[in-house]
Amino acid sequence: MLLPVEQEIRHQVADTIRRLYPDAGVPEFAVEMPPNRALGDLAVAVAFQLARPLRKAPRLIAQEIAAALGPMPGVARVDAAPNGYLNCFLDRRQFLLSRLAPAASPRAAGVKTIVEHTAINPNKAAHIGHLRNAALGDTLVRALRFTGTPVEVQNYIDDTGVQVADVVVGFRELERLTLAQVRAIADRPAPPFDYYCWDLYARVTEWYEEDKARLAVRAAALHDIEHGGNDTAALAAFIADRIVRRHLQTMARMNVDYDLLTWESDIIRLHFWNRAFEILKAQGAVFLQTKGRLAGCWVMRIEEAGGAPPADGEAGEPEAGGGETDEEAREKVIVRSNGTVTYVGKDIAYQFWKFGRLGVDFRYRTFAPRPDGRPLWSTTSDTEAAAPGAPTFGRAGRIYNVIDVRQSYLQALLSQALRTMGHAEEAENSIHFSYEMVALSHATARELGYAVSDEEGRKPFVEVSGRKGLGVKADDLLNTLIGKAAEEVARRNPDQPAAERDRTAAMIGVAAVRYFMVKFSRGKVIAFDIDEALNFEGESGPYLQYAVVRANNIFHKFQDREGLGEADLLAGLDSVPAPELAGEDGQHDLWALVLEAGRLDQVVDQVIRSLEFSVLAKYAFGLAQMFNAFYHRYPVLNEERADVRRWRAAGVAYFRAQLTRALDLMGMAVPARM
RNA sequence: GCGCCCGUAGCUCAGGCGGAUAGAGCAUCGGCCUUCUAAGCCGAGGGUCCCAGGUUCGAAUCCUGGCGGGCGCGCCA
Repeated sequence: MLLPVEQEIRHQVADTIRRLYPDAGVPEFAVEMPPNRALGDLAVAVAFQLARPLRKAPRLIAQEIAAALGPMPGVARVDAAPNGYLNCFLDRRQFLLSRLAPAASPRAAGVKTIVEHTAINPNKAAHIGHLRNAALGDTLVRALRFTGTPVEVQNYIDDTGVQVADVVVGFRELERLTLAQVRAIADRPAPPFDYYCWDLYARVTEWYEEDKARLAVRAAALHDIEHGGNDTAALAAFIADRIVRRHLQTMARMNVDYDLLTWESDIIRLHFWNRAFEILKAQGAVFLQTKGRLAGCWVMRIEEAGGAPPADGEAGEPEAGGGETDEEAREKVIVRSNGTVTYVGKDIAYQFWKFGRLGVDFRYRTFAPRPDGRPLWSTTSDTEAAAPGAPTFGRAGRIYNVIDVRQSYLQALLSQALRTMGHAEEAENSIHFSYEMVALSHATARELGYAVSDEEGRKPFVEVSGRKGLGVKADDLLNTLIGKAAEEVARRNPDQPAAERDRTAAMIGVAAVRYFMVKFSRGKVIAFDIDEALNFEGESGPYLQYAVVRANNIFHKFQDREGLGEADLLAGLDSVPAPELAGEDGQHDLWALVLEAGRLDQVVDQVIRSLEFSVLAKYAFGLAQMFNAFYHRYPVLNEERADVRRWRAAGVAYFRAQLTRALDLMGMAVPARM
């Protein structure tokens, strides 16, 4: 772990500057890593910043600080480099030995944190866009837990929206099926129900396009679903339940899991909105507009610039009688003139609940067993269905909503509502974790048989559309990758039993997807290309797994050939000389590997601060690369010098533990063989 | 129109809270499997870091203004 020693250096250097140059003041300075280990392990460039106020050469300042610095625990020495850097060299033996000791205490717990992610409309199969959401969300959860933060993972289910209504319409109007008949379809093993609905949903979209008057059917269905207690609502509830179960299966394959499902229908039936509405009115956050275009609506003023929509279409004359005014343009409708609440309103109520600021709560039932055997809880509005023993949900101090960038405007409104209510702190801790969408590369769209229009052809990628049925289903992608992995495993390990081969292939396929989804910065559109995703060489999930498998193998062979366990190899190391680790031969490769492995906690901190998981992905990849190079160059098992051999084993043991942790943070498991 | 994001090697992308020779993967070319798994390693070629100003001892990184691309801005969700 680098963080403690980094802090130490920062403080000591600052103190020294204060002592040596009391009038200069201590500038903000960074503790960075020199480009290679021969130069040092941590570096401070503060001498450059002090050069001007002190009217002295950076080199001289660095020398003075280096000379005046007292001893620091964990730091062997500090050099002043000719160019003015202060280069710190760590105590290598102590560093590795202390890292190899079993980890003591997890770091201090932070505030309770809710992460909401996935939130797929429960009307069709999950696609690659949803995989990006889940992979990012789940990695955030794992990273937060790594730092000791208590996290509650929620998956929001919009079971009363138009998308579910559309599939209901499809079953009733296009297929003329009853609930019992739909149930029979859902019970059939193939095609999976979510696949069936995927196609049906696309057909319904076409059906509307043939005759726009048919949209009235959807409106009626939506109305029935929202009110409940009728056949339409029963069918919708059935569809949503079964599709959610399919989504959970898909996500379980991806090593993604949840603590709580929150259903929009429960928010409605428990009248969360009424409560939120009272609060908003009491605080004056919303008001009834009495004139103009929005007369009869309850609206919220929009603070930030940029929310204002353009004057509508052909209405070119801004000040024309009774037309749009700037004032109206900065109002967001929360309750429509017909008295129904908008999506934003429902979301505000939900967000209030997450912070424990609503004053009402859900009831809870168990939904399904989780992969680890504990129950997955679900909200319910049904007193009968409520189960005893539910943990406390909600009441968080910080909330991450993992939703793509297209939701930025609405997410900003949520924060604003909280701020208007006087909950500045909650607004601050209401974090929209936004990321760009996943589209398809032109090549992949073509491969999937989609005719790309001229207009789309000019764009750099092809947008996924559930409505048109255009996209790559998550399970299809997983199946393809796992199938390819199985072929590779079979070729490399022909003697492996089929069951083991398939388990291994599943781990590899999943790692390939998860790494792929996390390796890009979140602000970048992923133009998904199937050939690129199928490449297991180079910067890929399987490459990372392979590095750990090789490291593991060294220890398996130590055990097989010499009966030495890892503990035997590491015992009593403190009395073994370590010339190689010390770099006495001028090589620093073993130490470089150990130090890089030690950066994981620093990387996780940075990842949480920036919500940039590509940093974790690239770190893990770089660490694996470093190990692979080391592996080729330095034998461990076959090293003849006993002391050198043991320290190499120690370094590899530490590397393996750290990379395994890094992979776990990204939801990637490591197979025994591959 | 306004707001946010993106622009780095042929392609896909890191680096972006300023700092040591601008990196990786893919692709191309050339090496390495009687020694811990070749899903690997080593090497070569390949760059006006979109453009122009500015701040700074120092700019791919920060600021301003352009250019190009994406997304958002509804009594949809």
